[in-house]
Amino acid sequence: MAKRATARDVAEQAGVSKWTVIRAFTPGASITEGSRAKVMAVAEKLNYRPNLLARSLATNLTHQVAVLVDDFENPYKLSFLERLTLELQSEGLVAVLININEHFDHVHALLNADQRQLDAVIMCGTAFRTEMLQDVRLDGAAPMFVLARDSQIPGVPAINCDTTLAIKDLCRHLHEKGYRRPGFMAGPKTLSTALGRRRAFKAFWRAHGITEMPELAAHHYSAASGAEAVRRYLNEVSPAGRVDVLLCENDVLAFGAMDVIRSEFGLKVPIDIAVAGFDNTLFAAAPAYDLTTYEQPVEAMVKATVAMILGREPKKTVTMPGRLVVRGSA
Amino acid sequence: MAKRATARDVAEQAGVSKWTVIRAFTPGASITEGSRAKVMAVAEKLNYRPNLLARSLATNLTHQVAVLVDDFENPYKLSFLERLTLELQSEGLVAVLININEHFDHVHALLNADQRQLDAVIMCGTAFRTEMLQDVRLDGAAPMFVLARDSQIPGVPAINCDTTLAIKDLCRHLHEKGYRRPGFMAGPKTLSTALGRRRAFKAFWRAHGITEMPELAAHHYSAASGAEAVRRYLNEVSPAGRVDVLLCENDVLAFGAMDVIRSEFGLKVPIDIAVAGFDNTLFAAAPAYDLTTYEQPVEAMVKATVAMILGREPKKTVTMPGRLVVRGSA
DNA sequence: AAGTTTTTTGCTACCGGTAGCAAACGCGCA
DNA sequence: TGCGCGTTTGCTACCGGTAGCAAAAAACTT
Repeated sequence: MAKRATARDVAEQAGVSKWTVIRAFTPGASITEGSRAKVMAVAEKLNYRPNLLARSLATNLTHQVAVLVDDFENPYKLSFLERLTLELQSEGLVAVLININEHFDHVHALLNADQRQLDAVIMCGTAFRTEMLQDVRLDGAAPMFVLARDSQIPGVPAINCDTTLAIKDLCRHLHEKGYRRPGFMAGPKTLSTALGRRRAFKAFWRAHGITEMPELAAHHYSAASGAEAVRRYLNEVSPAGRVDVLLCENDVLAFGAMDVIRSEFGLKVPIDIAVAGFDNTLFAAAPAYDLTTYEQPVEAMVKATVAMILGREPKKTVTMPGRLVVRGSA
Repeated sequence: MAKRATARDVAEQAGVSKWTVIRAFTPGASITEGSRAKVMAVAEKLNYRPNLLARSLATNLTHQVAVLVDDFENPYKLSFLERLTLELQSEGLVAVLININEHFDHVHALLNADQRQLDAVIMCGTAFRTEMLQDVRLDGAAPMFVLARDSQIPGVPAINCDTTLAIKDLCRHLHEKGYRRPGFMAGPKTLSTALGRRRAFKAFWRAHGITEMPELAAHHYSAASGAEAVRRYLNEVSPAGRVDVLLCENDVLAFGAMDVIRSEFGLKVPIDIAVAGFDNTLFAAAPAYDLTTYEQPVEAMVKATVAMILGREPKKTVTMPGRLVVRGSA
């Protein structure tokens, strides 16, 4: 197997200097049609393509972006990844997917991205402790972005769905439908997004004269945890005293909740307990769940993030409205 | 913001040559404890970390692997991505996620991976035409691997679940349960995996004296397509003549099928029609579907792929057995 | 035809490492 | 004290491009 051709190889065969070869491949470079054609012919013959690694070293631009993900249980992540890769690729960038887990934490990932000279780091809904990231010393490192989650870190913009508006829309719908005993199922408490959604929820109902709002706590963002939280709740509370609608912090929790409500307690959704979620996962539309939920503006969020990476937009935290999706579950 | 420190900066401050600095960071290099400590102290102070880009250029090794994905509708992909990134990262490699779509095809991706000098390319269940890839001239390019799909391309190993065995296991279970009027729902015909599963299915039932096997065709691997295929079928066939069990080529099709069977035709699963899938997606376990399915040995497949990439195992096509997952739907 | 301007081409230096050879060093031993 | 030997250090050359200046060539003036 022949070694790949370099600009020098092409130059020798074409009888020009390697810089002329480079120019033939540089759009807008100063070169005559004749030279360019001559170079291109040889390049074609030798199957030459510029080495992007060498270019990156010289220009300090890799056109690679780290995308950190820590939760592969939520199918919703897949749509984020799809749109994100699509958008990045359409701009000539490429996503380096980094799995954040107990063996490979954010600091690890950040150092790695730094050593690989990636152009930017997108934390795609990952759970991190602010202090942890503030301590990492990264001189001249890639700009960071927090996608689909709040950021308290100075200088690190967050690109988000407007949680307050979203929860208000959801709750208004539930209120109009006549529900008056709302419950909230929260995921792990540590996460800032969680707190935001919870706060907005409480604020809405309190403003409507309702003060009692049971809160169910799920330990992870998984259907199993959602199921467990509801199971615990329904076993503790008498049928008369239980909530008439349960707003879950995301669809996955809602799916777990519905499963238990229906198959373990024989209750009907939405008649006995209505359920709403957040994210509009693929499965939310399936008749088996038919979940009322809220859709984040994934495309707009992704576009905004990439625009900031490319420097087309100033780097700053933005929130944007999503869309209430009313279905049968509430 | 200060520019990042290089080996030369450290060398100057430590009063040694840059090669000594490099050696301090090279495990097993010949260097005295004294020099190493001196270098490390300065490196720590300047926050120096070796530039992997420069290293890659010199060593011809990027420790980056392209992962091509073309179907973001199947939550199953997410588990593949999770395990794959996990395994790659544990070996010091990193995944470059490439979204294959109508604007960015396999050839595009391959050329891109080549120019970026990636160490390997994994086609993760992507649909490609063999001729298309054979024509790409890539001298000295990264080795390719086909994961979770067949490969007809010479020199390109496929790492697969043993389809024949899998379908046989599934069908044997269905046969033992007493089903005798089996139907098969296939995805897009062009894909080789599809053909394999279908062939195995037909072979099994024919061997058991059954020759009539309705085949429902879904145009995409999506719940909507599965739903549509079943809808068409049930509208055409009289209740007496319809299948008693439907084996779907994957879980997502099965979900769509179950949705229609239950909510549009008011039939019961598995009493009126049993349904089985393939993949054991997260949602297959949910009570709402409770789908009998077959689980591919994702971890083993991923490990085998990475082992080949690292050269620990010879590059060759392998198939490995998965696991029948019996649930309520069949 | 010579002078001037503009375009094209070639060049040096550099990006930040690696490979492998040669010189310098340290150490034991005669 | 000098020799031999292994270890440590420094060096040149290189990976394959980019940046920007200087020389050469082409085009335009007058």
